[in-house]
This record gives sequence, C-alpha cells and structure tokens, in this order.
Amino acid sequence: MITQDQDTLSQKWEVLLSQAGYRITRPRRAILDIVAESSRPLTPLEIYDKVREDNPGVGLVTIYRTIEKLEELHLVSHVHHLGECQTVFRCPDSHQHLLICTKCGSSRYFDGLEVEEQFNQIGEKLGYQVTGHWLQLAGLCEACRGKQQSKG
Amino acid sequence: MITQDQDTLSQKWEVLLSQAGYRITRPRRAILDIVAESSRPLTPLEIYDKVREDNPGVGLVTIYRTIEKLEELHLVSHVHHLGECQTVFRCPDSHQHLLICTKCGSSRYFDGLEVEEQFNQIGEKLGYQVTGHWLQLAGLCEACRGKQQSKG
DNA sequence: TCCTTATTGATATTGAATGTCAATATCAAC
DNA sequence: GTTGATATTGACATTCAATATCAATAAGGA
Repeated sequence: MITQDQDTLSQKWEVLLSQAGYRITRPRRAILDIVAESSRPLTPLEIYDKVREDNPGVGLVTIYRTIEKLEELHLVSHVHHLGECQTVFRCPDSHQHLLICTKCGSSRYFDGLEVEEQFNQIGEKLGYQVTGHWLQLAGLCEACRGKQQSKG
Repeated sequence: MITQDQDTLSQKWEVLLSQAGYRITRPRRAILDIVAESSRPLTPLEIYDKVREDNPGVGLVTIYRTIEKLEELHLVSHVHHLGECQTVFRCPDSHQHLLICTKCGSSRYFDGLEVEEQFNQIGEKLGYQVTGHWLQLAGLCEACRGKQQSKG
C-alpha cells in the first residue's frame, strides 16, 4: 500500500485508490495526472488523447474504467458542459458548486451560497422531499472576456 | 397556417410550429402530443416507443428532427436526469427551475428563487462574467414517498 | 522471488445519433 | 377542388462512443 508524500492531487488520489484496494499502474497513473491537474472538465476521449501523448499504448477502455473508480471514490464527478454528459472534472472536498467558462471550459468551484433552506421550502410547497440539488453557473472567464473585447 | 383554438399545450405548439414555417404532419402531431402532455422528462427512445404505439410506421429520425425544432422554438429543453443528457421536457413560459422526482421522474417547474444577484456576485469574486445558470432540484414526489414509507 | 488476481489492451459488439435520398404529404396559390 | 413547389418522411447505411469479452500481463502482499 502506497503511503508516500502527498504533494499533488494526483498523488493524493493514488493513495486513496490504493487504500481502496485498487492497484496503481502506469496507465492509471497517467490518467490520474491528466484529470487531477486539468483546469477544465474533460471528456473521456480528451483524456484518452492526452494520456496517449506520453503513453501511446493505453486503450480507451482503461480510461473509462479509471474514471469509474475515481467516481466511485467521489474524486471526480460528471459535469454538464457544452451538451456533453460524460465530461469529468475533479470534485471539491466539500459540497460546492461549479462555475464554467462557456468558451474555454476553465472551471472553478465556489461555496458560500445559502440556498438549501430555500430549496427545502420549495419542495414542501410542491409536495416533494428535496434530496439533492444540482447547480452550475456558466460565464466567461477573465481571459476569454479579454479576447472578446479586444476585437472592438 | 393553422389558427384554430388552443386548448391544449400540443395544440399551442402546433400553431407555433406552423407559424415558424414548419408543416404539421401526422407523425409530428403524435410526437407533440406525447411530449407536451408528459409529466416527466422523456428520452428520444421513450418518445419513439410511445409514438409507435398508435403510429407504428414512425421512424426514430423523425423523433430527433421534431425535438430539434421544438428546442429551436424553446418549447422543450434538455434535462439532466438519471445520467441521461438527451432527456427532453417541456419548457415553462418564463425562466424557471425544475424539480424532478428521482424515482418516477415526475417533474414540476418552480420560480420565486432570488439567486441571480448572488450568482453575479460569485462571478465577480472569481473573475467570471456570469451569463447563465443551471439549477435543478431532485427529490421524492408525494406518491413515491408514500410507496417507500408503506413498506415500514 | 513467488503467486494470486486485478488490470490491461486487442478485438468484437452494441446501440444511440446522424447522414443520405427517393417517395410522399403538406399547404399556399390558383 | 386542384395543382405544384418543397418540407417531411422512413428505410437504409454509417459513424462512433460506450461496453463486453478474454488471454496476456503486471501489481504488490507474502
């Protein structure tokens, strides 16, 4: 079982996978690196392409299986972006919400929104017991906004 | 151009499609009926099956093309439900949010949530210009909650 | 180092989503 | 009511992401 230093997120993930009884392999490590360090949500195919830049042999199936495990351990979650459903992004430690740039995809988590009580009240009014919510903000990041304005 | 009485939602949709220059056909009418009257989001294949109960000849392509047009006119939108991305549900007149039962899928729109200002503030703090948001609540409807409790 | 077994990647398969196109049906114009 | 331009249809073919299979391989505890 791996118990080394945990400098980067992908190293943390290695430890957690290992602790969960999963083996750390070369392809798996490459996938962790890509996904953990990405500043934006990635599709399985994007991950596949990036991984194969340095590890040509890795198969697409391995990508899917690794995502599966990361999801199982709540290290990544599926994100809704540009009509994609399978897009994957790292999870925050606590329950937070995502803000995605509609242009480049660069994403940030945020919290401090006090809406849960409002959600419960809405549920009551409609006869539903609210068990979860899904909130994502879309916008333009600083960089993409700059580019857009520079044209005028 | 169709200008008849608008009793049901599907009839309203017929008028709008017609006004947009699209023709009203038998398959299309059947699809409108199913989608407009559904109390829960449906996948293209679910629509396909339901339509074919009464109209055996209708092809799957027609389903997709009709959904396309309904979406273009903002009469339906894609909904995130049970991992599905293509699931389709009617839109409310104004901008509202959706509350879906995680068990049976029955769905209700709601409004009266004053969060836009908060969203903008969060965006500012992170350097994003917030252009949209996506909020969905998940829960258990009255009926499904009843079933679950009756077991204990 | 050994050995169990999780993991891998090549291969095949599935099935939703999309493209093509001749036949058909709609509906405005007459 | 009839006509005709053309939007629409469904059969068919195709694409390609996602999944299943399985022998070969490699991880990592003993």
